[in-house]
Amino acid sequence: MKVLIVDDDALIRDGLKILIELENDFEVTGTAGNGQEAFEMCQKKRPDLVLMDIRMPVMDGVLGTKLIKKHFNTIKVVILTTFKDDAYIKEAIKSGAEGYILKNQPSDSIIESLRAVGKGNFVFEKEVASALSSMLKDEKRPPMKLDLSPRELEILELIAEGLSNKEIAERIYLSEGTIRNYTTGLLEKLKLRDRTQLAIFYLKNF
Amino acid sequence: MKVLIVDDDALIRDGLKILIELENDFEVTGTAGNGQEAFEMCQKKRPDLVLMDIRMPVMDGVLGTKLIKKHFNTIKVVILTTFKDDAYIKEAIKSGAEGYILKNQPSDSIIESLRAVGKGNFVFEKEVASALSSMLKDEKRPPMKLDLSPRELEILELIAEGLSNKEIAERIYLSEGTIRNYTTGLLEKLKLRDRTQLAIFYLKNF
DNA sequence: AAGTTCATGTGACATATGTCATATTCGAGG
DNA sequence: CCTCGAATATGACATATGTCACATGAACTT
Repeated sequence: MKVLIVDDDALIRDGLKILIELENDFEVTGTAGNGQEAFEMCQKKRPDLVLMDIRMPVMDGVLGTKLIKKHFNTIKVVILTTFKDDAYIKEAIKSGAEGYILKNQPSDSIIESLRAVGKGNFVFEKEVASALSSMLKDEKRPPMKLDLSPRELEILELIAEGLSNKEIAERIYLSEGTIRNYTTGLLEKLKLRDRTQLAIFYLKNF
Repeated sequence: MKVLIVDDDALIRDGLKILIELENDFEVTGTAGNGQEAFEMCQKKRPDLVLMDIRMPVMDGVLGTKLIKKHFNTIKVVILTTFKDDAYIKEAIKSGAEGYILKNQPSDSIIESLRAVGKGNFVFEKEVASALSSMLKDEKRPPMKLDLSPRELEILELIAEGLSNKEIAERIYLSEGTIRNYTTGLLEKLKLRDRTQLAIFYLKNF
C-alpha cells in the first residue's frame, strides 16, 4: 500500500517514514509539509492512503483532507494528531477522513490502524471514539422524568432564555436571592455546574 | 490473542473459527450461542476479544456486551452483524463495544479490524461510520453570515458545550485571560450580554 | 396546638465572568 | 528597515453567579 505522510515537522515525517517502511506491505511514496503540498503530491503519486497531521501552517489537515477527498475519492485519509479536541474530531469526520488516531500511540498500533483503514474500515483512537460516543448520547432526547417543581421548571426556562438572576426575579416577582437558591437546586438535581450548562441542557432536552 | 466467538448460528460460528485460526496470532478459545453464554465463557476462558453477533435469542449482543464490559473491562468486544440499523450502532457504542463491523466484509478485512481493536483502537465499518458521520453533520444548520474569526468560532463552540473559561483555556492552550478577551469580543459582535446567551445563540443558530 | 413541610427570603462569602487598558510578539506590506 | 495590525497575554477592577446557613411564614398533618 502506498502511503503519503503529511506533517509540518520533518522529524515526525522521517520517524513515521522509517516506521512504516519497516512493514513490507507498506511503501512511503512521498511526504508533504502541509495540506496544500499533500494535495499536490496526491496528484503526482496517487497514494492509497494519506497520513495527515491536523495542525499545519499554510493549509491545515482538515482542509487538506477535504481537498483530497474532493478530487481523489479513492484515497483514504487518516488524521494523526496530538489533540483530542471535539471540534477537530467532528471536522475531521465531516471532511471525510477514514481514521483519527493519536500520535502518542505505540507504533504497531498505528500500523494496525492503517491496515484496517486500507481494508476499508474506519478507525478511531479510543479516546476519540468515546468522545464520539458521548456526542451521540447527547443526541438522544430522553423525555427525562426529572422531578422538577413548577417553579424550578419555570426558572430553568427563563435561564434558557438567557435572563440574569435579577431579570428572572423581576419577571416572576421573587427576590434575586431566591432565584439563586433555585438555581443551586437545579444545578444539584441536574448534576450540572453553572447556568450556561443549564441553558444548554434545556435546549437540548426539551 | 484469544478470541471468543458469539453467534446463534453454528455455521457462522464454525466459519469464523476456521477463518480466525488461520491467522497465527489468533486463537479461538471458545464459542457461544447468545449473550448469556458469552458472559459465562468470559468467566471461564478470559478471552482478549469477543466477536459478538447482535441478533441472538435469550440475550442479544448489546446486552451481552454490557454485561461483559461491566465485569471484565479489559475484554474488547467487536460487534459483528448484518444490520446497519442506526439504533443498533448507537446502542452498540454506548454498550462499550470497540468495534462494529459487517459480516459481508472480506475475511481479511475482518481480521485486520480485529487486530486494530486488539491494539486499542476502535473500528467501524465504512457504512457504519458514515452513518455516524451523517448523524454528526446535521448538528450544524445554517452557517450564518457572521464574521467571526476561526478562533472566535472555536471558542463560541466550546462555550456552547458548557465549558468554563479556564477549561477552554486548557483545552486550546491559551491563557484564561485571552479566553475572556475573546468572550468579550464575541459578546460585542453578537450583541449579547453573557456566556449563557452566547451558548443559547449558538445552539439555536448553528 | 404543636410539628412538619414547603416556598421564599437574607446575608456572607468564594469564585467566575466580563471590561478595559496596556504589553509583547510576529508576520505582511510599505 | 519600519510600521501596522493581528493574536496573545496580563493585571486591576466591578459585577454576576453559586453556595451555604439560617430565618420566616403559610399550609397541612396529627
